[in-house]
Amino acid sequence: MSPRADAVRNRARILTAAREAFGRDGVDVPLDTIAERAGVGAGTVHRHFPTKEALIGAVIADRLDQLAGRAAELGDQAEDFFIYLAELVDSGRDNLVLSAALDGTIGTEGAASAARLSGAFDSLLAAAQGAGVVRADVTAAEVHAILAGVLATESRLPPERRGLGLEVAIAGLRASPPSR
Amino acid sequence: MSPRADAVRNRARILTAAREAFGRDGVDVPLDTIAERAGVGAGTVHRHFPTKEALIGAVIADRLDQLAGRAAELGDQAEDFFIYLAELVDSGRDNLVLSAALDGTIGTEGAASAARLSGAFDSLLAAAQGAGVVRADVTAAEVHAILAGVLATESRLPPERRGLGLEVAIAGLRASPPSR
Amino acid sequence: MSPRADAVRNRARILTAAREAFGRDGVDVPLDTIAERAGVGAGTVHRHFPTKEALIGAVIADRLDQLAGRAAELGDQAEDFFIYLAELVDSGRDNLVLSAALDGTIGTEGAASAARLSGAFDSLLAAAQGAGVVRADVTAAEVHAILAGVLATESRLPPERRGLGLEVAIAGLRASPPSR
Amino acid sequence: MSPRADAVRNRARILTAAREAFGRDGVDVPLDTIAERAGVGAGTVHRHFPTKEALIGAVIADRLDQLAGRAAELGDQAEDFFIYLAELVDSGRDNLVLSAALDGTIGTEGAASAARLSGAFDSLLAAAQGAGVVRADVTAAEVHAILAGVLATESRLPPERRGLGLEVAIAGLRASPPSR
DNA sequence: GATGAATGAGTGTTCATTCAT
DNA sequence: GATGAATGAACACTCATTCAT
Repeated sequence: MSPRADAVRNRARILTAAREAFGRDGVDVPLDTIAERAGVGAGTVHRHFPTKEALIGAVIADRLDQLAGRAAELGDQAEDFFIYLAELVDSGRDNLVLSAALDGTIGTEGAASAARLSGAFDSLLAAAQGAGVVRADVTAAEVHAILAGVLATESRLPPERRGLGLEVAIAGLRASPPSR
Repeated sequence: MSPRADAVRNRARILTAAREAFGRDGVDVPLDTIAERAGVGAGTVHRHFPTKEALIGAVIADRLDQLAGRAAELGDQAEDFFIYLAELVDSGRDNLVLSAALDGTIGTEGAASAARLSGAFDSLLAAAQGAGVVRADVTAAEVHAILAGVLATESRLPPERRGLGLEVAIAGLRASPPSR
Repeated sequence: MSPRADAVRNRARILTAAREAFGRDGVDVPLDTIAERAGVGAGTVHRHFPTKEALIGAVIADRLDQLAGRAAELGDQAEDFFIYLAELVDSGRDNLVLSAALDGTIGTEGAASAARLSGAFDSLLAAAQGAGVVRADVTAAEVHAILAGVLATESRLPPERRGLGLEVAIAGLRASPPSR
Repeated sequence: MSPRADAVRNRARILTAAREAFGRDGVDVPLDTIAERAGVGAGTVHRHFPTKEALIGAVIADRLDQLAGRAAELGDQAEDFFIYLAELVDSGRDNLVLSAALDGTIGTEGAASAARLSGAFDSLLAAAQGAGVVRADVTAAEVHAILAGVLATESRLPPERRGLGLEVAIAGLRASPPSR
């Protein structure tokens, strides 16, 4: 029981190092690099995450949980959906992994987290659609796909234009006015 | 002059194989796989493209040229811009490379092609903005970024929803009506 | 601290295998061959010596250190210089690397060892020249070059004539008698 | 019969290019480089010299023939032997191949040339030994080995000290004066 | 005969994973 | 549990040699 403290700590350090490394350089960074940055041996990484894919999945799951938590905090006001999108994109600086999280590229480990996020997200979307501010014909999965695209766009914009991708997507998602 | 026939044929076969392989599985596919699919030896790939990067660049340049050619065929009607976007996205099935083409990740070999595309694209965008159908504040480079995002979105949509990403982007890019 | 045992052992085994292989067949032997002869995997060789050049450098440095050590043991008698030359040539059985060591073809790893040898060698030469038994106009660097030549000669002599090259060189290096 | 002119010319061009390339950079230069410098295709090189080893052998044989010719021109004066050694070393600028020529590393193609050189060389040496200016106990083969060493030495000396290796070797080869 | 494209085995090096300590 | 050395299958790339034209 006592030596567990180190293990927990190491797991967290590895996750942090992995989040940074994957975010900055993509998933092709060697595990050795992550191990080094986490201050642990290469074997320790594998004890916690038997496979590289498992580590990637864990990083994603971790992030999804955060996002799900944030979604739950938001109310059900019509505009909350857009606020959430903004936060999601904002937090998506390390989009290389997060965008992967938003399609099916999630290891088994992340299944639960994905489901959690899904539930929270569904509510926000439903509220916005109910209020008539978002196109009624898009599903949560489709918004995910659009979000992945927004992240890709944002990563290609110069810093001073950050937000343009989201802006366009939001404008495109808003329900058309009755006259059309 | 005559033995060139084989060389030309092989070059084309390699490019085709590379386009497919890169498109399907990303640029991490081994060159050996591409060589095999093209029905040539590994060395032949290197004779035509001394570096893997060169091969990637060539695949991209090839595609950019096609797109530039198509852009030139289009007139300067206001809506032509959207038609072109649609074609671009349509042709972007192998988005993994094309999306790379739309930011700066182009080898020197592709420089000319990129310039060609740029010119054609600029004209279409200018016409559409002149006609007041596209937001006046976006530049061609920014539309490129948005396009990359659309491709990312499209690749994550189920077949029956193909086009939704583009639809949203176009809606978002249209100039807001005066009353707003 | 404890697992180092294997590492130390492997490093030594690799160095030994490399010394033999390089000595016998020149530096063009594949690293795989060396790995195999050392009884280790290919990756292990690279862990200890990140580059082939580094391995070559280490083999050379190793040998230079031995030689420098031996030089230090010798006194400053006039004839000690010749004794040392003899030992050097004797130990130069694997001349392919040692001869490379005697000109500038040494990686950075060997710099310290080369300096060590140089110092020891300079002393011996100076003593011999001071005693008037060696031509006063040759520098240590030049003797190195001559030595490289002797090694080349020796490697081409049949076993029963071993030593002839050194003999000729020593005779040629001796200070001419006053009457001439 | 008429197209033979090109063939002869190509053979010569290849030999020249090979001599230069091997001399400058050692025998590891790619054949393609030699073909290019000779202004011929890679296949042409192989038509004339079925194997890389054959080309190396031919370059050596070529040089040996020159040397044999020069030896024949010299008379049988006692000092002619030393003059010849000097010329040999002088012409040995591209010592990388020539030194290989002086031991057994000669392909079958060079056998005849080696024999030719041997005869000429034997005479010069015999004359010098007969006149008592060269140690009587060294054979022609041994002088060859010594010569290889001298070439190795010379290649390691700075330009302004060129000749020192030969000087030392000659001094070492001279018959000791009776009193000793 | 000449050309130069094609071949394919081989090289140095990287890296996820395993395992002795 | 942690460590980091060992493993070995890949990979991109080179080059002597073959062969269609």
